[in-house]
Amino acid sequence: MATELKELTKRADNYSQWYNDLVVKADLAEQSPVRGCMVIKPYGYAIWEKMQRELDRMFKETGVQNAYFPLLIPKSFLCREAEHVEGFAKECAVVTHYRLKNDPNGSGVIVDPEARLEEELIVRPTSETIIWGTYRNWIHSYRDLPILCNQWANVMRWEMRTRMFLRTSEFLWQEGHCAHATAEESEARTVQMINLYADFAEKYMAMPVIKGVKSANERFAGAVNTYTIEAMMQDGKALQSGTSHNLGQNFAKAFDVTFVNKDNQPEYVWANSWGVSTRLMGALIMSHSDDNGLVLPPHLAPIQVVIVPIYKNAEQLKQISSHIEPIVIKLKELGISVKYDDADNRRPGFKFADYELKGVPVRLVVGARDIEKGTVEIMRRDTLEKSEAPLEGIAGHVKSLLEEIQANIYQKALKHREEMTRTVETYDEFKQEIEKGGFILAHWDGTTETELKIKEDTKATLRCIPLDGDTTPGKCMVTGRPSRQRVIFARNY
RNA sequence: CGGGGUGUAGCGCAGUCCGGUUAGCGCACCUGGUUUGGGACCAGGGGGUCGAAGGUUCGAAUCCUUUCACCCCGACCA
Repeated sequence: MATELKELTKRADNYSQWYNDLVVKADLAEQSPVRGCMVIKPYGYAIWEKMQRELDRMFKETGVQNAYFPLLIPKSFLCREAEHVEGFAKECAVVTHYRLKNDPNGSGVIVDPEARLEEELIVRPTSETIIWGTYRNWIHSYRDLPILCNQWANVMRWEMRTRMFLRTSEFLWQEGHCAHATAEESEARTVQMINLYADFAEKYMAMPVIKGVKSANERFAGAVNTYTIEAMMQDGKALQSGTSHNLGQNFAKAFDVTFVNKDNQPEYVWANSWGVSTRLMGALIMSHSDDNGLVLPPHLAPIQVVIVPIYKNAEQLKQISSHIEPIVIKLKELGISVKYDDADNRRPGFKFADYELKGVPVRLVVGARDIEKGTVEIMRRDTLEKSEAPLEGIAGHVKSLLEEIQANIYQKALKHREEMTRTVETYDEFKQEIEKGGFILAHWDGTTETELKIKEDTKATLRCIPLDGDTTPGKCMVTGRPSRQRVIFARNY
């Protein structure tokens, strides 16, 4: 299958074809019969679960609690915030009826026209509206604040074109929704969460990201400010990987959520929301994979170490297993997830290729000749390098190797991003450079008009105004008007 | 919704232009044996309303009409 994959890479006239094949071949997901939806298979879901676990822990460390709000939102709720509904109206699935009946004309079942809902229900594209409709009842005094809620849920956005993990009609995500007594506190939480996402991306996904602010044009519908983390994929395209929105008092006003402050004055509540989705899976796949398949960062790999025995008969297997079992125990004691694959319905060569395709970071191979020498063959997925190590103390060696791999793939991705990031001065230069892919740092006059012109001319979008970027002012590459700092443009997913 | 393409076994495809034995190949699957340090080999076996409907014909996967589905490139978007 590895060779198949290589051929596909060469043959594929685009990266997305290669990506799709990889998702299927690595057993992560497959397309469902329903347009634009996806079945996440056990191996893919195991990776998502690891992401969930770590994110959930990180959220809770900041005082966030989990809750759950309904899937269906009354249409009137969605329409309360004008910009918000405008942003999502075009891609909503709508529930109009609550019953089916047998077709009087014969075969099959039809929607019962008698069973029309008085008010249509929207399958949530995001939950701000239903949550703020609920918070209204929860909040009366400054003593009720802050509310720091997160929910793990599915949402639905009826997208025109879909791609597994990157953009599906239904996707899994977490959405945090906080209510605060002051603008400052809400802004601080908004920034805190984008920093948390960046930490997660870098420490767990081994994916370097750029933190920044979205332009007015790219902002979340209904937000006063949107923070983003932007990652670069191996083909040089940008992927928005997480967002944190400062919603100001927009939703509080739309849903009439007020509290009495310490001065006994009524005041609208300050809000923010933040989320990451299964899109992170797509980001993970596209950040590190190679022609042999997935490359998973050890911190998220469901199987961190696989051990493959090589034997000629049952007796030999038994002998090898007796050497391997203590290693398995030691690895587990060190908190390493290990799979000892002694299945005899697959030959070793098949197992090697298969675990590479699935991105397992470290492979140990033990055969009769290793037992004799007291060694083990050790292969690291990121570089595909093989070496021999003494059986004695192998667990400790593996533990440090996992950390080394984690650091190495991060560095590799960072190096790639840096090589693919250029600075330009003129619009002509920009048009040339954008064709080569990657991030382009350029001056921009801050207007939506200019931003849209650039998109029209080059298909590049303004990814973000970087938070940690160079803040030297300059002149807009298009209009020559003053620019406060360089911003990042790229083609994106 | 525009432009292009594809529907034939679980998957990937050939056959369609130019109608003609029982629709074929690779992978996968099943049985038996030999194998096992990089995706094993040999032998045997099972599996198809050729996307759907209608038409032309002695005869249709192949020609005609209609229709449906999916994929890719745009517009939209996390």
